[in-house]
Amino acid sequence: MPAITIDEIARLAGVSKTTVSRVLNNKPDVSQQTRETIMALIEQYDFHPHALAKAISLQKSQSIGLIIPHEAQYIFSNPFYVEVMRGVSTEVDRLGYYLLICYPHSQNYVDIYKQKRVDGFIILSPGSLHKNIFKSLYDAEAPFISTSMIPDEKEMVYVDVDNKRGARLAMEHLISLGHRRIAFIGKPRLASSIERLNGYRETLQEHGIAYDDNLVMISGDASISGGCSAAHEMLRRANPTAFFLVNDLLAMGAIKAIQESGLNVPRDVSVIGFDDIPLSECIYPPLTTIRQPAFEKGVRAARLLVQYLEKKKKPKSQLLDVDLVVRNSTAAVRS
Amino acid sequence: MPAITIDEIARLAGVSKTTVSRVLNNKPDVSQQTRETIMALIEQYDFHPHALAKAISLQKSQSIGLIIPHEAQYIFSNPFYVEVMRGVSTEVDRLGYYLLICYPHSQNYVDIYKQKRVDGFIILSPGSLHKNIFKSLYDAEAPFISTSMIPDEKEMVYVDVDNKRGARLAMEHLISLGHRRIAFIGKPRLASSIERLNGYRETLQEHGIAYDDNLVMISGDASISGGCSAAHEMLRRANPTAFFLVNDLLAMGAIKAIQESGLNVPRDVSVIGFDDIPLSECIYPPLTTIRQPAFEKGVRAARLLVQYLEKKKKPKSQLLDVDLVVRNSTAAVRS
DNA sequence: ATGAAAGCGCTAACAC
DNA sequence: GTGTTAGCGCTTTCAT
Repeated sequence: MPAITIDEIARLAGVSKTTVSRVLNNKPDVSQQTRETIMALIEQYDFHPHALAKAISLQKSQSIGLIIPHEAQYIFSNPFYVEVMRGVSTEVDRLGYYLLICYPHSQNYVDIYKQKRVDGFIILSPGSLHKNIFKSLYDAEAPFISTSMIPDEKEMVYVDVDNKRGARLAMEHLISLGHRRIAFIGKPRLASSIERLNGYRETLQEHGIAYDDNLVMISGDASISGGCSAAHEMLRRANPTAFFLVNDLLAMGAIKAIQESGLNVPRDVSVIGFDDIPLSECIYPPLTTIRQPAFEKGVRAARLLVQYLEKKKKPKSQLLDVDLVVRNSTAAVRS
Repeated sequence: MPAITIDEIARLAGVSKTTVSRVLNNKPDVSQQTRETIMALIEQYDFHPHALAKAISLQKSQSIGLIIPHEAQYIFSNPFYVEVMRGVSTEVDRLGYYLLICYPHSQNYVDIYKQKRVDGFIILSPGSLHKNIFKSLYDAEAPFISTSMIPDEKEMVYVDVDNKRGARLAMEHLISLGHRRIAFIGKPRLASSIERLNGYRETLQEHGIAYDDNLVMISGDASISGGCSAAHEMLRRANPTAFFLVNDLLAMGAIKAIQESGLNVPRDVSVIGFDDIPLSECIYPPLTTIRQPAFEKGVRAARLLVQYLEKKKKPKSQLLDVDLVVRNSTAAVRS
């Protein structure tokens, strides 16, 4: 049987659909009597208003698109991003919206917006190489929030952490342990990585330690195995006493490489990561890292977007805190 | 400016919207001439048909709901489930559908269906304790595919692996290495876990090894730390020479517990997991496990659902392969 | 307090 | 080949 509609309910109640609509949306101007009759009917016939018909009438889909600008593989295999996604989806749900996953291929996200399938977007930690995405979003006048800050994108609303500060926290920690030959392994073209490199350089400089190009590497593959091979190469070419890696997965790879080289972490070489994914305290040795609130990042992004949509004006970007989490992968430099 | 509509395009082209609709949907019965004019106009005005209006007219939302019946935390923190989700979302996208994340709280998934927001569902690895979900889905006549088989749910279409066979593979491996005191650590009320326990028992029996209740445990917390504490307790109470755990996360926890007890894996105790998440080959020692095709599971589920929706008849359930992946966490029993 | 009617943007059966 | 018209299910303005 075709689902029952508002017209049917109206007919059964002997009223117009206007009145039913009023009841449906808890509007005033309906007698208690009528309201009850209608509610009973709604209950009885298990009537559910057609969401799309409602959306088309209200000109609001009540849906939000989550744009995954990177390779899905890359995003889904890093627990940090997955946790941000969880935050986004949980909060979007809580706020009474629906979340649509959007990949940049196939159906273009802008088309999805122009088709009115979503009211706005959250874009998951894009980098500078995604400027074309921002541009098309602006051109379409689509509201969106980014979960990473992008330099020179002054218009963009984002939720992020102070990456430079996080890096400084990491570096201060290592330097206070006596390390001076500190390797940095980053990711290509991501503002977060670049900011962390800046923090790395500044902290070195403040402590009078010369910056050495050989100690800096960019790994295209930001996974455990990427970290492992990068660290192997670094070990060979620059003999650092400590590693600072821009995420925990890379750090886990580095630990592996160091161990494979017959060295001990942290006795021979210290390792510090970034993110503090749950895994990091489970590995051996438990990883010292910079914690950033992944779930909260997603939650905030969702809230900001909904605020954007409902107040119809751009909210302010937000910066969340980072913390140093000391575990056992870092120790005083070997004398 | 409000987005341009089909009426506008029709007016500009001096034709009826029927004709424009024909062009939009690549239907016949339009002269080449007219078609080109209209297409030019569509291009020029960057016209995108309103997806919801279309959906309402076609009585098809072109969207699929992904139901996450468990705690989101539990699902998102296990790379296996995340990979299934990636498979689902990738294939759904490829097939020209949209994926909506549905949590069982707040807005009920059945309501989402009745509101016509989705055409059907994929339910992510539910267990027997989710029978009420299936029931409500059946009652609503909502098409859905499960990514796990549930005993006694004969009507249900699912994509799964042969869990019992996987368990037998694991057990044959351990037994062939000489182990006889093999601990089993499972999860509560999940068919997959129960089937694996059945495989465990049967294999023991076939090899004339007595089943010992003390060697079997169910861990409510199916994470690394859950595996760790369960294994600690198991070590204390039953002194097994090998562990079979129903997922890799638990197995990683077990390895940790064993190491914390001053024992060596695999020299003193062997450990085998299930799933083969990417992490498993990165830990120390690399984990021997039963591989199941997570991504493919998601892809198949998506395909099956779309087939279900488009042919309007229930497709057949599918069983995917499992394989034993031997790494370094298992070895011959110590004599 | 209630309803008639227009409007949201599209598709499709049927007529010409 | 093209248009007319009804229909999809809801909200809302404006009367009463």
